[in-house]
Amino acid sequence: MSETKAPAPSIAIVDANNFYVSCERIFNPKLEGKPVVVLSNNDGCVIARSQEAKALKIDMAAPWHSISAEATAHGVIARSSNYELYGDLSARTVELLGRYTSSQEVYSIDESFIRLTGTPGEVTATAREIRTAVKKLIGLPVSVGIATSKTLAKLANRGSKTAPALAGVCNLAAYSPEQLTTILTSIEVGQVWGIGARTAQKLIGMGIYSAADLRDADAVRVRSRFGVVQERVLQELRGLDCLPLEELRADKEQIQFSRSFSIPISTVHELREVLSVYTQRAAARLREQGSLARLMRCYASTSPFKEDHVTHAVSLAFPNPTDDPVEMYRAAIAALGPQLQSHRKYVRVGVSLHDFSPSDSHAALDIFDTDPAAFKAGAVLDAITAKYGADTLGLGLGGLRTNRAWTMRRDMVSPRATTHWSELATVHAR
DNA sequence: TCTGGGGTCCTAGGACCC
DNA sequence: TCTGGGGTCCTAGGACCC
Repeated sequence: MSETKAPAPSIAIVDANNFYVSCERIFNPKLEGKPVVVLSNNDGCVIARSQEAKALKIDMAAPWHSISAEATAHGVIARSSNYELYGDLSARTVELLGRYTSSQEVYSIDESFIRLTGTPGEVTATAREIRTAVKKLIGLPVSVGIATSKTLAKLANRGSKTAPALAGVCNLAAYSPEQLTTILTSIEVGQVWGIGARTAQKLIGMGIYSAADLRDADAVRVRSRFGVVQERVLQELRGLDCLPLEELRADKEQIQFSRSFSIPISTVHELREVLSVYTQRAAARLREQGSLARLMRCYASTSPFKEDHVTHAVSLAFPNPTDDPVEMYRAAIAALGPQLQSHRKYVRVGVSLHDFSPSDSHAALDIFDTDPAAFKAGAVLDAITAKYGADTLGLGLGGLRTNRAWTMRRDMVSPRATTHWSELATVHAR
């Protein structure tokens, strides 16, 4: 038996500061130092804010239509969301982080968990190196939180942003148990990763106010009241690593396509158009990952901000797992169409696919196809759109027409500077 | 008057996250 | 006038089986 104790491996979370805003700033330096917000689809509400915008007390998810006048008066600059740009910069960052670790979980578009080994000092030094490299090679500012569990790493990450002295890297291993307790006492329980507003209220009712209170609470009691998820949060706050890194979450287990409309719809004809487009988009994603779906859910809802809010939802199973957009569309309109009430204004429709199996495992079942003459519409669509672009071909009502009343509004969208030759940034010499 | 019990599968919905 | 979108995990409860 060796007497030397290997240092416990550290879990680091690397996340980009104000990610969408930072992406916008890379190709538009005039946004630097100014209050900037990025808006959701339809330019509906605020989904990212620069530090300057946060300082102006602009809330997350604030509806843009109700704050735009005052915000612009304060010099706030709004951008429509440009997911193609963000996705590309995210992929580059993921690749770069991968060079520093053997174990990486891509948690969201702007966050990765990575495992780092070494003494606390070495790990902190690596984190600083990462921070410099991402800024220099990609242009994004990132912060790093380090601890022995994901939940504590997330808290450290918050700290790395709020304490300027830390310069973007916070390693909880640098603190004594007493200091750690002081830190956790200063964090409201609702700020802990995995504790949402509902649970936070109930915990407060039990006298658990801070992250430290939750850490020191009775685990059995927490589990019986809230379930296994919250008990794991508690154990993670004690430093126990209960949530392993998921390096390859290979395929989605659910694919959904849903949008809100800038102008509501009321007729079955309009619903046909929407479902035609949505089923084609959802089916394309399904084929992209090589899956077949056995279950589909569809819904149409009126505005949740109005009286008489209703949602019509249907759930349907396919006789054989499928990736065929035609079959999906027919099933969707047959089930959802009759639910529609002509006096209502529907502002949102969604299609989701579930219960997947690999598409190659069903080849032998082709003899059960109800229509032996059916051609593979999905595969043909994929081939053509891959070659000529997504807007070149569509089926039926989801075809080439543009300017539908319900298409998305994106009035302030930036160029797709890293993925389209025609939208490259121009550098002016002077 | 009294009307089993345990297991599995499935789905809807809650809660949470970014 | 105008309030996002895409996920995951867990649990309760119904259907069904023996």
